[in-house]
Amino acid sequence: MRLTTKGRYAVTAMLDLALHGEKGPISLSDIAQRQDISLSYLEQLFSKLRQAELVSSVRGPGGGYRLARGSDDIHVAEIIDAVNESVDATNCGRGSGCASGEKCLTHHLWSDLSDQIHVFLSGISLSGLVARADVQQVAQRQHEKELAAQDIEQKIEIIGGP
Amino acid sequence: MRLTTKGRYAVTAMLDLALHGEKGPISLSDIAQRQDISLSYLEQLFSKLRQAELVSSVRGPGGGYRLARGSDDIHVAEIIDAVNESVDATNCGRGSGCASGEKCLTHHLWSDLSDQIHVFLSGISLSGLVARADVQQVAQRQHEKELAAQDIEQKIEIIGGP
DNA sequence: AAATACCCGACTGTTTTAGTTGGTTATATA
DNA sequence: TATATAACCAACTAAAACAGTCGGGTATTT
Repeated sequence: MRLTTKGRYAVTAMLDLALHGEKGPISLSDIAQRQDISLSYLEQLFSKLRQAELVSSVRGPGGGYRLARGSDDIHVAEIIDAVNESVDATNCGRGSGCASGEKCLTHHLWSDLSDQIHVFLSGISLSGLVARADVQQVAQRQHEKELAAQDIEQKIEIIGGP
Repeated sequence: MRLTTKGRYAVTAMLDLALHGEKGPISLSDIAQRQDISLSYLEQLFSKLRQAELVSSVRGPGGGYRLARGSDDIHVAEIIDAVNESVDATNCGRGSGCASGEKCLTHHLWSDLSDQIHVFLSGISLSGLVARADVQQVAQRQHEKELAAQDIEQKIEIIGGP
C-alpha cells in the first residue's frame, strides 16, 4: 500500500465520475478542466483504471468513461492499488535470499501495518465520500463555476466566434 | 499524509528502539545491522526524528538514541509525518491563486480523506505494535540471530583478532 | 589519547511523478 | 461520406523523491 499524489489524482477523478456520471459517460477533458489535472496524465491513469475494471469506456463523440460498478461498490483502496501497480509489496525476495521467512524480518513488521491501512481504505467507498456534506458543497461550487464558464463561452460566441 | 518505504524505514527503526531501548540508548549501527538499513540513511532519518522530538540522543561511546516519550505515547502518524517533511500539504497555494478557497477544489476532496487516514494512524502507537504477538516473534528471532552473530565474533577473536 | 557514535552537508545513481508530443482508431453527427 | 470527437497508445522529458555514499566534524567515555 502506497499513498502518493498519484493516488490522490486517481481518487479525485473517480470521485468526479461518481458526482457527474449519472447522465452518461464523462470525457477526460471535462475532468481535466474541473479538477485541474493534465489531460494526458489522466489518460495514463484511466488506462490503468480500465485495466483494473473500475471504469468502462465509450469511444467517439459524446463518449467518455463511466464507473464499471455502483459507487457504493468501488472503494478507495482499489483505486489506489490500480494506479500504483502493486510494486512487489516490499523490497524482499531479491538478493537477500528472504525465502522461507528466515531473513527479511523488517518486512513482516511493516506489511502487517500496511495491511491494516489497506483494510481501512477498503471500507471507504466512493458513495461514502459523495455522501459527505463538505464534498457536496465543493461539487456545488464546481457546478456553479462550470455554468459561469459556459456562460462566458456563449457570450464570446455571440460577440463573434470563429 | 504520504506512505512510502521511507516512512516504513522510520517506523521500523522506531519499533526497534521500542523493543531494545529498555536498558539504555541504542546506537544507529545496532539498528542498521538488525533491520538491514544503511547507517547513513538512518542518520538522515533520525536527524528528522530528533527535530520532531520523537527521540533524544546521547553522544559518545555507549551513546545512541532513545524514545523521547513512552512507547504508548508515540504514534505511527507522527513518525511518518516527521520524515516526510510535510510537503506543503498539496500543490495548492502556488500559481493558481487558491487563496480564500475559491479555486483549488480538488484539494478539499482529497485532504478530507487524507485526514481520515491520519486519524487512523494516530490511533496506532508503538506499544500497540510491540504488543502484537507476531512482532514479538520476529523480535525473538532477531535476538537469537544477534546472539549467534556475537558468538561468531567471539570465536573469530579467539582464533586470532587484529 | 583513542575509540565511539552522534552530527552535518554535499554529492550520486536510480526510480517515480507529472506532463508532453504525436500519433491511431472508433463512432456519432451533420 | 466527411468531420469532429474522444478514447487509445507509445515514447520521450524535466523535476522531484528515494536510497545511499563520502568526508568530514564534535561530544563523551574509557
